[in-house]
Amino acid sequence: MRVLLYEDNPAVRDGLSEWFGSLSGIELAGAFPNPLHWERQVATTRPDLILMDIEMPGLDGIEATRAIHAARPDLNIVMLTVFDEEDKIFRALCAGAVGYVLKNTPPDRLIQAIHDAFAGGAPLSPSIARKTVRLFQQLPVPKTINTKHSLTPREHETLRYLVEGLSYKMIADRMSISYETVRTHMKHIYEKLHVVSMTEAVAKALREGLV
Amino acid sequence: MRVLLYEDNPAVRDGLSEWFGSLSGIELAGAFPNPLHWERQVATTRPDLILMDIEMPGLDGIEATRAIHAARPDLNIVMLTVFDEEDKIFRALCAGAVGYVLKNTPPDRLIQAIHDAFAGGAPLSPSIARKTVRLFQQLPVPKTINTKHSLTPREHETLRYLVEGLSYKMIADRMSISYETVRTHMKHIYEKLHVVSMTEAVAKALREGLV
DNA sequence: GCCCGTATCCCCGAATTTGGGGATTGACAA
DNA sequence: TTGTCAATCCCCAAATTCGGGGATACGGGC
Repeated sequence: MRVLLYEDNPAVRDGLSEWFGSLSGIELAGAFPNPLHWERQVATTRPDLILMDIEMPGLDGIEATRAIHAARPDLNIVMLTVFDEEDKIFRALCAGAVGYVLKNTPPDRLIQAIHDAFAGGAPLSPSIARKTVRLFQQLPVPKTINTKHSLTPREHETLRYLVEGLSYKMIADRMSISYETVRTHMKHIYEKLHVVSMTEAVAKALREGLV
Repeated sequence: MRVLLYEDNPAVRDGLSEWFGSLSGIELAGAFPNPLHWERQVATTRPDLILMDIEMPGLDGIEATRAIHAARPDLNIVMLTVFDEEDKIFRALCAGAVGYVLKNTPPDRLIQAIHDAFAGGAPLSPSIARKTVRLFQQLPVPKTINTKHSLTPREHETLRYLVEGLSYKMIADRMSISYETVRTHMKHIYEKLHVVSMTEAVAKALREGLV
């Protein structure tokens, strides 16, 4: 398995390089201080997996991850960093990283993480995993049953079109019903959602995952 | 460490019960076919951790998790199930589960998972972990900088109030400017966001994390 | 049989939004 | 100094939304 390493600290980079050299099964395909020229470097080193630091001079590891993931979604990217902050974790995973490992991870765990990532897992340091899960709990809650508001199928459909930005008239067209019926549905939606305007309805729908 | 088990299949329940009995460090505090009376059961068994099946007659494991987590946020709940579906994973984690382990997990891994959960980690089976990370990538992308649309501070403020469901007039009040100025801001917002109605603007703002 | 919920349609009048103009001020940069 | 840009305000006319009525039809449940 070929690993490409981006890490600005020469000491860390050399340490990991040397250490990978002594391993069987993992081959260091390349090591660079920043991912500015990732395009060429990925092409020439042909890695199976990328270990990416976050703070590097030149190009931010998260932005680089976003770019690389967009171009090569098959490539596994694992963040290797000292930052244990929700914000960075969140952005890194959104950007396309499949794993997030802290630099204080013991060597054997790091190897495990690399193998995990390659095998289709998602290596996360324990504290990262817990924070990741916590993030979910803060998200707009997609309730199992939204019987709280219990929109009827047609009302639900109306709301979906509303969120798309359609006007009553356009929704009527799309649903092949009259403008007045759309109005009726909307009135009921407003009652059930406890809102009084389209904007409130859209905001509530999106935030509570009603659509 | 005291573990409370909810599992409707008697064979699985008995198997796990027996197996836990032979372990040191983990004590089975109780095992029930469904969490209908979780309140009393939690009070009497005083568990440190709950293993929760998903599909049980009587009360859905995810809904039970939501209720228990709301009442006892300190209690670690780990889903133990056969379902490897994004939808269930997502809902379970949002409901407050700290871990999600598949039933085909080897025994030693399951013990590891229980210890992980207790130690503040988040035990996720590899395929679950990957799906969890994937879920992030589908989320509304909180871009580092949203200079793409480059709303001015006042425009941005206007948009925030709009998302709150306020009308032009109310926004004018809130911002201590005239109705006409709100209109001007809105016109600019519409141009920059390429939308033509309040609903579209709200949807775009929420989905792209502009607010 | 009667009631209730869902879905469909209608009217009026008032409030709100939208598109298209134009104008002034102050700040900041070329 | 000139020009651009953000921020403020104004008018008109058309389109759209909203509140509060009312109406018919169909199906299921008690």
